[in-house]
Amino acid sequence: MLSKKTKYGLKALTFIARTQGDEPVRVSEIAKSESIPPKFLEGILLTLRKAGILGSKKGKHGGYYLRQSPALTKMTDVMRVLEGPIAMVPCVSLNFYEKCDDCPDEHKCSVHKLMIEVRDSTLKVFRNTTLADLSEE
Amino acid sequence: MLSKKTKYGLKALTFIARTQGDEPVRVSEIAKSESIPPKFLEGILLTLRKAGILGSKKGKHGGYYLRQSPALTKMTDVMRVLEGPIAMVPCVSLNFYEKCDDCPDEHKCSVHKLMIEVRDSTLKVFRNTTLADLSEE
DNA sequence: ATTAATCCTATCAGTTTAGTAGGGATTACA
DNA sequence: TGTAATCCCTACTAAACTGATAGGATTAAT
Repeated sequence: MLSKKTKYGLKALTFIARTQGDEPVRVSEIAKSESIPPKFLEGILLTLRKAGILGSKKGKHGGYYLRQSPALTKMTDVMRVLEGPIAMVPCVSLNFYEKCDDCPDEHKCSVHKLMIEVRDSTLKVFRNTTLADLSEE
Repeated sequence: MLSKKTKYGLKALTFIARTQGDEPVRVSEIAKSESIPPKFLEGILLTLRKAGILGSKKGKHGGYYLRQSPALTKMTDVMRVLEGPIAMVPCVSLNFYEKCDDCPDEHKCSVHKLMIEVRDSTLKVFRNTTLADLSEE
């Protein structure tokens, strides 16, 4: 299941991409328009900023803005920040690899084989999708 | 993340497919060979039996066996029983559809569009994979 | 100064997950 | 007919995760 965090994060990014002008976009504005609990959203945008996907401006007239153009913001990056590993098991994760403790030999594991295929097919989607694609109306 | 339940379930099915002979396979045998907590596994095999994927024989010399040949046991079925919906959000689920409460119009939702693609690509993998594929050594 | 915004930490209730416990029912076989 | 082996079923629990809230610190424009 996709977490609310990720769902809200994607919606927020889409909103920012769509309404982006000279001024940064306020959390409260996004929250209201997308029906997201404001304080929860605050934390999500913070993570996106720390990950370098969003930039922010503090104080009055502050808010969030994209660091790169939507066409350059890949879903692989966004998803890894919000949802964590793309792979369904750590032993097939490219960026978060971990050995299973219950598997003597990874390459003989039936689950491993299947999950590599799932990972690759999901990865293909995320690699070929950018925030610009999401933001088309 | 793939749950332990699903992981153990897939391993158990693979084991049964590989060692299948005249006699049904005992839970304890699978548990030992695959390093799965026996009592936990018991429950998993029970769900697989209730879903019609496994059959069982009680009492001495009892155990579990496949209801269909491994080549006919599709991953779509197994995954839906063990892990639940294949889609990452209920609003794109084929078998477990549910409307989002925060989405006025599904077809304008950026997350929806992306998740349909992910669902389709994952589904393609699961539809093209059977237990026979997992069981090849 | 005042106001409006992000930033940061802590907290919390509810749910899910992984696993355990204990016995009931059924069957093979001596 | 008794006993051991096996599946069947329900209930329980600890730990982790999720979604969300609270409260204030910091920063910047006017």
